[in-house]
This record gives sequence, structure tokens and C-alpha cells, in this order.
Amino acid sequence: MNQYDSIERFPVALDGIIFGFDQFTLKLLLIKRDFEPEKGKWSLMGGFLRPDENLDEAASRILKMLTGLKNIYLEQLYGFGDVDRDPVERTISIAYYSLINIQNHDKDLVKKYSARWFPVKELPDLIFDHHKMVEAAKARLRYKAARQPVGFELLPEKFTLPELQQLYEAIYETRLDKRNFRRRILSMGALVNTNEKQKEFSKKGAYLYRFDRETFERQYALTGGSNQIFKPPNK
Amino acid sequence: MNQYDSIERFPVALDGIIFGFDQFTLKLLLIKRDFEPEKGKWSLMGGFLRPDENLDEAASRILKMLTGLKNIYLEQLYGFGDVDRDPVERTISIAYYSLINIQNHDKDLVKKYSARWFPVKELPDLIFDHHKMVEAAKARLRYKAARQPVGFELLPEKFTLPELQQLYEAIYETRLDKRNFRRRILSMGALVNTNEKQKEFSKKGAYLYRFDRETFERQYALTGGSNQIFKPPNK
DNA sequence: GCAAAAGTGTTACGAATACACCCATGA
DNA sequence: TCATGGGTGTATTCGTAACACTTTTGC
Repeated sequence: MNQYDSIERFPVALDGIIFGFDQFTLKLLLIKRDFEPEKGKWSLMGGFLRPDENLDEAASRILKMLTGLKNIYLEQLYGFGDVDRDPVERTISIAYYSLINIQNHDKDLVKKYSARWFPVKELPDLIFDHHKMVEAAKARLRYKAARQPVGFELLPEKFTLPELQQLYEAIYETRLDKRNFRRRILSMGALVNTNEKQKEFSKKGAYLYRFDRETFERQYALTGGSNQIFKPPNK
Repeated sequence: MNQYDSIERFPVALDGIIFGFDQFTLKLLLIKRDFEPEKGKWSLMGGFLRPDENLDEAASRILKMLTGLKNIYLEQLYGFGDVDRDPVERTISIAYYSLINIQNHDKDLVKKYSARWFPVKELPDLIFDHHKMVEAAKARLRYKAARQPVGFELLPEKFTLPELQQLYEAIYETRLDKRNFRRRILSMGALVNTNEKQKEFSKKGAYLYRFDRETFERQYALTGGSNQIFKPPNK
């Protein structure tokens, strides 16, 4: 033993808020628990910390279990630890949120875990304090999306400006002016028109763009992050 | 036992980044450890979570141990949990930062813990990952101070505008234009001139102001927090 | 009377907003 | 030919930044 002898130890969980976007709607991936406690109810994907992994690694492992995806955007949100948050045993949970391209995930795994994508505006009841976690994640995403180009994590590599606008409208739950949006987002100088057209959603077709991270870094990394790449409306 | 039988448990620590401001300088309260590990080195004040208290309560208890203060501004920062962050045993630490009025704290307790106030710009080496915690706290404070009136937590109830400006200059590590600063901060409408003068620092004397939280809430609570009360310069 | 800090207004610039019409195409 | 969604430009407003002199008073 050691000099921490007399202190208490707790299970440490990681819970993941997994965002996806499918052309029109911002969604969360939730699992239907087929284990106790709260079997049959909906919850975030989670798991327990192992002794040999850092927190980020554990969150990443758990995310991969459900989606099959590695190296995806993942950020720690907040630590939840109310005494009675888990009825089985006092547990500390560190919530992480992640942004994935909804087309890339492994549908078999989703089936295996009885998981389902829910629109963020139509979530079912969730176990424990998972609703608080979701609210925190939505707020953080709004914050992040204004300052860093995280929105592109949620889109396919090639996307149209109307799609991108839809995504921002979903994140901020508001309508945006088409012209102003395009001007602002293009003024970053980091969106490259591929000159291909996406014609699934309109007769005229919309240009597909690509986010050029290198250009972005060159222009914005230097400014220390004080620039906002997108300014959400004040309501 | 229960169905969490097979999982690992960890000590959960709370570490506190304690900010104070003494007229000219933004400071942190650090303790000199008289216990292992790293005895004799400087560290943040910390302690271990107990089974019967929430995370916020534990952070608050630990802060009170060192300062004697209750009901002070305290906010969770981030969870640190690298495998080897604590050489004694794998420990998860949730960092909290707090803002206190440096005049109100209990100097005897500070002596008892061999604690000392250090200017944030001249910190000693710190144990473990405490430097990372401090950096995160400084960043969060800059974020918060732009959006919520947290600066006043660091000042006495009555303060002068030059003092307030000093504080913002310390937080953002920059010089500010006197006229623009006054206009912006007064435009909140939440600072009340007490018509008393503080003459310690100048012959002319500066008016003492009071922050009127109620007025502030009435004006800003409604806006959903989208307003910035202070916009730090882009450099 | 002078040094030292407190207090005060105006102008110039840039960013955000509001707003309406033409274009390309498939059906 | 018409319905549908994609694409474009300008004028106005508002907020931010830059900037210099007067006031008070203790020494």
C-alpha cells in the first residue's frame, strides 16, 4: 500500500455524447441498455476507466466500441459526480462529446448495442444525469463551432454551402441569412470549391466544397484563437 | 457487492486554482507541501473526494480549509487523469478554480499550510500536472471575465475604476485605453458610484464604485448570456 | 507651481445586418 | 413553362478603436 491508504476509491466512468448530422438534422447516438441498472432505457454510450489508459484514451476506446471509428473529434466536457447519480454505486463520470461523420460509422455495431440516432430536438428520456450531460454538450458545441472549424467534422469531406448552413442553423437553432452566411464562411478563405456539383437536392445543383485545414491553420493558428470564425446571432 | 464488481476504483482528488488580486497584481495561492510525495515543493491546494459529498462540495470544503472562506466563486475546470500523473498511485483529479477577495482570507490558515501568494506571472515550479491546471484556469478566467461579471469577485465591495482596469489588464495581460474601458464597463449600467473617494493612490482621488448585481441580472440575465460585457483586444 | 493620477468626447473605420432578384434545371 | 432551390451585391447601422487635454490636490 501507500500513503493514500485511508482514502476512498471510486469507479470512474466515461460517457460520450456523440453528435452526427444527416443533411438536415443534428442527431445524437444513444443506446438502449440491455443491462442493469435501468435496463431497457436510453442512455449515452459509456464505460469504465481502466488502470492502464488515460482519460482521453478511455473515451476514445469507448467511442470506437460503438462506432468503429478512430481518430475522431473528441473533447472532454465536464466531470459529473453527485453522490446519488448512479443508484448502483457512487460513481464519477467524465463526459466527452464527439463529432462524427454520420455516414462513416459502423452500422453493425450500432445494431449490436441496440443504438439509435435521435434528433437532438426529440430526445427520449435518459438515465441518471445524462440529460445534463447532453445540455452541456450542446452548449459547448455552440461555443466551439463559433471559434474553431469543428463543423466540418460532422460533414462528409465534400459538402455544399446549403448543407453547411443547415448544420449551423441546427447547432444554433436559428435561421440564417443565406448571403451573409456565405460571405462570412467564405471569408475564412479556407473553403475550396471543387467545381463538382451535388444534384441530389436541387435541379440546379450546388457546388461541393472542401475544407482546407492547412490554409485555415496558416491564417488563424497565428492569431491565438481570438478570432471568431462564425458569429451566432443574438437571438 | 454489485454488478460493478470487476471494475477498478481510483482515488478522486480535487485541486484548486485560487485567484486573488491585490491592487496591481493577479496572484495564485499555492502551498508548500510538508508531506510526501514531492515534500517541500509547491503545489495547488488539494484533497480527496469523500463518499458523502458531491464534487462541488468537496472542492468547496478544500478551499475553505485553506482560506476559511465559504460561498465564494468556484467553478469546475477540467478532469486530469493521465496514468502517471501521480507517482504514488493512479489518481483522477478534477480541477476547480476560485476567485476570492484577497483581503478576506484567513492569514493564519495560510501560515498553517505554509502557503503563499504568487503573482501569476512569476510562479514557481509546481508538482505533477499542476502547471497544466493553472494554464487551463487562466484561459477559463479570460473567457469568463469577458462574458460574466466575475471580475468583481476579486475586488473589495467598493473599488475604483482604475483598480478595475488594472484587474482586466492583469487578466488579459495587455494595456487598455482608459476612456474606452470606462465607457464599456459603465455602459453595463450596473456600476454605482458611491460618491466616496479613494485617495490612497493619487492626490486627486478616484471615485469608489459598487457592482450592483441585481441591476446586472435584470439587464443581462434575460439575454441568455450571449452578450459580452467586455471584449478583450485581439492582441 | 508642479508632478501625478483621474476624468472626459469625438472622429474614423470596419463588421454585421437587412434586403430582392436572377439563374439553372428537371419535370 | 414553371416550380424549386442555388447563387449573387449594396446601403445602412452599430460597435470598436484611436486619440489629447483638463482637473484636482498633495507636496
